[in-house]
Amino acid sequence: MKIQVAVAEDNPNLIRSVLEKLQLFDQVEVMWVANNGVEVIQKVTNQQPDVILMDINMPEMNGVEATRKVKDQFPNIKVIMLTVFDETDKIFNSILAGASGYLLKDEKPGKLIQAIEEAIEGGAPMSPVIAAKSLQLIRSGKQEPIESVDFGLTNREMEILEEISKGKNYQQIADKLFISPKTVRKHIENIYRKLQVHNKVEAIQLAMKHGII
Amino acid sequence: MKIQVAVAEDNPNLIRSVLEKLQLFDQVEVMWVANNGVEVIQKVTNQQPDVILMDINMPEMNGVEATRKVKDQFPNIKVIMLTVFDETDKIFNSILAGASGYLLKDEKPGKLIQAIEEAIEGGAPMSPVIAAKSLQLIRSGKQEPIESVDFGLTNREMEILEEISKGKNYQQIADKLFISPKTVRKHIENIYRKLQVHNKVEAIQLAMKHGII
DNA sequence: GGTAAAGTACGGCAGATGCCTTACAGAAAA
DNA sequence: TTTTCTGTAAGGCATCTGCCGTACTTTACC
Repeated sequence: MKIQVAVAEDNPNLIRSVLEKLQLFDQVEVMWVANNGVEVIQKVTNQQPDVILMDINMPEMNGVEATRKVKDQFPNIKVIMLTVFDETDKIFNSILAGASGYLLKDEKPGKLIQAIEEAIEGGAPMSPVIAAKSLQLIRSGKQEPIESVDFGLTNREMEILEEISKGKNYQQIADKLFISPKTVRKHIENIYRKLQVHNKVEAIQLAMKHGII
Repeated sequence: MKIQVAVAEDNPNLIRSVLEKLQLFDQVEVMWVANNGVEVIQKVTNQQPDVILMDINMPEMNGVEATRKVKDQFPNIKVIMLTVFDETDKIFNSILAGASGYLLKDEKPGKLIQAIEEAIEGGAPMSPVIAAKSLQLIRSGKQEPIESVDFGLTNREMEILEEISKGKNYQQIADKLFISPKTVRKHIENIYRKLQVHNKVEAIQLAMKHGII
């Protein structure tokens, strides 16, 4: 059984170029070709390919929107975005829309086939340039400006700060660490002094702000 | 000028395997080999390679920590993580640490060299399986799956919860809201009952977990 | 061998906190 | 109209907390 591929692209020359690349390999078969996003939705309703090679920029409905609608109706269809540009926001939107991969249009025929196969196997084929940008997205979107300040807390103090953040009282922390509650209090006194705070809530808020806990 | 590569890996067999793969190509040269993260830091201080192939799991200091320290001192050095596993959290931490790529250890020699070259060109070579996981990270990170639970807190109670989270005591909250500290205490009692907690720290931890504050 | 840091532990005290009860006014709902 | 909810306020009490001492042991570093 050949892999069923669909192509969505408005530029006739690029369609021809893609089709030529695909024809070099007999493990894939082109099911249909669409010239814009609206056409994609129409055709995919009748015939579901395994993979859609989707141009980002198309008239009527762009590739990102089309991807969203396709993945919404047929989550199993893999969508690989094709583009000449590597704009960060389009990459980001494509990923959110559910695209499985993202390739630049000048990939060699072998790469293209390889990407199609990887996508079917659950991988996410990406041109390295695109991959680099998606890593940037992760870095920027997640952990941003946490300013790690060293308050000079000892290991034991860190341990106790952890327990404080769980809402435990002196006695419970003492039981957990097999020490006297008096000792716990002394440690906490030292923590407060080092962090320059005066109660548990302030301590954990400051600790979280600086990523200590 | 050959590409200078360093290898960080604790398993002698895998070191040999990597070195053999690299020797098949004459555009790269192995500058040094380290057996753990601490050794990496020592050697990189004296000699800076273009690329480090870094094992995730190493004794003394793991690959993620080592990557963080290397990128901190020498941002231009590209780090490609090598691992047999594809654990999501390690991938995530590696990305945050500044890794440029992430490959599975069983990559073919050609792939390895290709990855090194792509990393130097600013790309982010990733095995498709890894790439798929990083896409998931982007998707999951952007729209937070915080489970909003309605605890039935009144407006006044919410207001007071906010103040609690700033580390204020009863008197300070009372002053801020122009009410008696006795009233504040009563509100807080009600908050505790609704949230089923028994102190300030537990209250704000639960509130933050559910995105109330 | 002295010093410093870290971890342990105790005592005291004033004030804060958690939890109980009662009470009343205004608003909203039944 | 009566009931319920919300917000306000107060008294009492056992416990917890924050802050001030002091003191011993171990480990690490000059």
